[in-house]
Amino acid sequence: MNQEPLQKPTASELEILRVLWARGPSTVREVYQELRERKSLGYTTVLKLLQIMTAKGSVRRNEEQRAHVYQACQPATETKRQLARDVLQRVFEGSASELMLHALEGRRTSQKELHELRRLLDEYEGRSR
Amino acid sequence: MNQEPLQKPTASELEILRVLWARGPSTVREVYQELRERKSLGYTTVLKLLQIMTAKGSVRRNEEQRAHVYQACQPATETKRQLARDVLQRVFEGSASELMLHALEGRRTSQKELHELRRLLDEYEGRSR
DNA sequence: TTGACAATACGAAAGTCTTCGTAATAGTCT
DNA sequence: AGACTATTACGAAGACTTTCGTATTGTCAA
Repeated sequence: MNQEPLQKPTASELEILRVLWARGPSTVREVYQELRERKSLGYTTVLKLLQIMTAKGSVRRNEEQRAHVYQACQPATETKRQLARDVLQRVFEGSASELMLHALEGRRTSQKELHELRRLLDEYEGRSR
Repeated sequence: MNQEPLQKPTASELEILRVLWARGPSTVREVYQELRERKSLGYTTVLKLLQIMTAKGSVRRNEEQRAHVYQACQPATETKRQLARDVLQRVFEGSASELMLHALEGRRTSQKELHELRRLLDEYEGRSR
């Protein structure tokens, strides 16, 4: 089964995807060890998750080796865009400034971050002319 | 039961909260009629959801009238902040510019929106000096 | 008072998510 | 070959979500 408009990953699936994005193609054990540094969970839990994700089509695996090697089907950027859009629509009715407002609210934001944000806006401003 | 650090609302709960924020205190029927304009669902479904939300503490109700009147416990702004932060952390590791980048990516953004975003940044820049 | 109607309460089914235990399998070493 | 180990496969429990049907309760009018 291979649907194009991939459904949004669950919380656990996202954690796994993040490991795969960071490490590139990885075995279950590699993902497991990475995740275990942050939270406690069993090896077979990770395995099962990866099997489910394979079935859903969010990852694919290479079975040439004894230990299968998994990788994300979508690049990080694509999935992140999807998740950002989802929140943008579901919570903020599409208003990017509302999203930004609430994301930044009551939070120290570094000069560096603010500069980067400004740079982004410049880029968009330029493009829309 | 009344926990302070309210857990994040589910998709359905958010839809109901949005109606309550927009309308102010409302009866089940009022929420039902509002929601039904966008999606098909039964009256008792909305009722049940509101009952569950009452138990969770995300809404409270006034039972003086025959038809109970529900209202959100948290103001919209608070919950929205929570959801924005959640995505910011879970998906973008806290980087606001990453969030913004993906939210805006490949999307027409009006001049008005861009101006508003810029205004927000000015405000933050001012505050952090 | 009783019938009709509107509202709430309750329970349960179906689906998804997360987690793990156990079984089966495949490779390795002696 | 046989024992040991690492890996995958499978199934299932428990929690949570969403949805709705049915029962109960309250209100009003005739």
